[in-house]
Amino acid sequence: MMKQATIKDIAQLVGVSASTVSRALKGSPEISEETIKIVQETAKRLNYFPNKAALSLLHFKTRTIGVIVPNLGYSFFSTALEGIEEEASKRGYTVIASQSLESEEKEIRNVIDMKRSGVDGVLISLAQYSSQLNHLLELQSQMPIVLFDRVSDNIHCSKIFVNNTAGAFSAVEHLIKIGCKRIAYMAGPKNLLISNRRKDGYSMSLYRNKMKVDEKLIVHCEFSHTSAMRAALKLLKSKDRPDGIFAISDRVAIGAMAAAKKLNLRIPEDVAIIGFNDEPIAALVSPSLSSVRQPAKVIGQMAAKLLIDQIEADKVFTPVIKSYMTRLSIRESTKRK
Amino acid sequence: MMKQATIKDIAQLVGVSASTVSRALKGSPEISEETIKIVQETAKRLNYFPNKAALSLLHFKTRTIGVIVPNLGYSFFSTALEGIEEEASKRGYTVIASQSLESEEKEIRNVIDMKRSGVDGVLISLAQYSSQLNHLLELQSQMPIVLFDRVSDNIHCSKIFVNNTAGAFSAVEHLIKIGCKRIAYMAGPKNLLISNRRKDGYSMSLYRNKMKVDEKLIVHCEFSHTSAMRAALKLLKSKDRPDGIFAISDRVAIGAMAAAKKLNLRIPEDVAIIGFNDEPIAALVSPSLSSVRQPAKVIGQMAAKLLIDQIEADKVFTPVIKSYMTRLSIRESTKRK
DNA sequence: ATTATTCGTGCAAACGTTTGCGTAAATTGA
DNA sequence: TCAATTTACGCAAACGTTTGCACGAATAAT
Repeated sequence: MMKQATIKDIAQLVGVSASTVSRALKGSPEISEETIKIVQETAKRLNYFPNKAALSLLHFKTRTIGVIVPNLGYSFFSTALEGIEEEASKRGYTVIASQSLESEEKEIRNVIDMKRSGVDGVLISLAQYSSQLNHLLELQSQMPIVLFDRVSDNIHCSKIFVNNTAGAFSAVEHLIKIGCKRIAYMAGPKNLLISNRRKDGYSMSLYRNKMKVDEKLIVHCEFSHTSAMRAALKLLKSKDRPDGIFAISDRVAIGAMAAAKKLNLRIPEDVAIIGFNDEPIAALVSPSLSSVRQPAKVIGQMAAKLLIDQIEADKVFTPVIKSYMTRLSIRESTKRK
Repeated sequence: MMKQATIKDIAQLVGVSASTVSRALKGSPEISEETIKIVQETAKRLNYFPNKAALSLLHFKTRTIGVIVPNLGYSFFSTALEGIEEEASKRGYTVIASQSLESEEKEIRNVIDMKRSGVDGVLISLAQYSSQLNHLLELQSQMPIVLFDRVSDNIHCSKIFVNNTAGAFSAVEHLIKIGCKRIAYMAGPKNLLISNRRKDGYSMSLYRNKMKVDEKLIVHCEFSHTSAMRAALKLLKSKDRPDGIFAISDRVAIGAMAAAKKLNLRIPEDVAIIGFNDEPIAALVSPSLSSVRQPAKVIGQMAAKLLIDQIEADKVFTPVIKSYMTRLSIRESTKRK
């Protein structure tokens, strides 16, 4: 188990002091060309790189950021994490990621762990029922935070997400265009912001097409297959059943597909279905699922960029709200002849 | 932005020296009961916890472990990560995770990042084509590493995985039991150990049932939908097409399902299909996919445990190889009347 | 009353790095 | 030749924590 080389090792080898090595490594002008050359060569030979802990101690910064997401198994989040890591790495930051598994309790524990790890800031996408946001407000009093995707209006900070309203609008417009007359919205938890934004887009589209919003066609469920399927079954069994469903996520949409099949309804002829996120799974189910695509990686990159900008800003930082456009991925589940 | 309280702050408030505070916080017997009490109260009041960087500097340990997996979007890996984080957190360790995205080049960069972050050890599951393992051997000369799931015979370290041979064996036995006469194996890259172990199980089952192994029925593909579908199409178009397919992963199995549908073959009547990993997606596709289930979370926990044990061992640590049993999840894709 | 023991606490060094300041030697200018 | 300047480097402190050692005071033993 080889010990890492330190500045002192180089100093001893070259025969100068540690401070000279430190300066030479950054090519300081007050060090002679010759010394710089030999120090840098020795450093490379010893495979030297600075000890993170020592730097942290000196600068009160760890150059580490935390990420808390509901579940990395959702490809939206693992792809966003990819973007986050890319941006962080580019700027010399390390990322520590953790999953709340949609539990607020676990999210709180994650926040505590992040504090103890001494991160410089945290990127968060909220768990589905996170409503008591005290843990985040408290965290925010100690370090910058940035919310992405699953954000909240009750926290004043930078936020990155897609234009959920517009995304939902385009999905519902698409359903109407292929001939749907009664369109349902399978929403998420009632207090979840993205769920309500998408509901706005849903309503706007109906309104624009002079269709009225029927509250019975708006059902709430959790982000799980069984919860979605149960809700969809109830919806599709009602006498005035919908002939189109816009679901808050692909997994919920797939729950709806399962319900439709159970009731022997044809997709998309009897009921067309469209989801949100455009996860790989959407292309793999049968019939393949239309969906609203989010630029997950870009969202991750931008979220990380804003967080790091804020960490490195010396003056007061004004929160930035940034939203991206979505794109429809049309597949079999909404392809009518 | 509140600064974190330090031992010095407590010392000043209580009116003792920093060393006394340090000892009092751990309830050292050489400090008076009274001092201990007031110090601990003050610490709690100030929300004190020790500065990680300072401890790292002192002990040459960061209490951080790294994790490198092919893709966190595979639920096997995100679930394993869950287990890893649980065990790490229990033992006071922080986890930094990164994805190789199945690219050896990225895996190498990840390894370098890990070294720079100063982790105490690394957990790795290999990218699909990782063959040049120099980066791992070099890493191993500096810190303990543990491989899990996608392991290699060419590295001498602790390894955790499922009994791939037995898992494959049971899957093929199942196919035979439901009446399959010609069973294909859709394998992964040729040098991937888990792929070959599963091939062993496949062959063993055929042998036990007095069926001969036909090399034409063993095809190699990548872990992507298109690669799998292409391979399956070729397989299913051949005149002697198989009536059963055992695939190295669920995604590959789903590629095979797509190919079968394209050729208007019924699943499971014309061709029965079984995958590996039992990802959530297996239950969601239609027909639902039978699969070999791995205890992902337990594997993650055990891998983390072994790594941390090794990090904390003062003497030479003998590598531990541990394998877990799999369980069949039987679904529609192998349910014949 | 004197010495030995125990108890409670503080001092200082160490970990690796940076940086303001000081200083010897080399160079310049007259 | 001597003063003024420049060049090239070293010293020491600081960041937060732990820990071996020392030390004063109180207590116990003689």
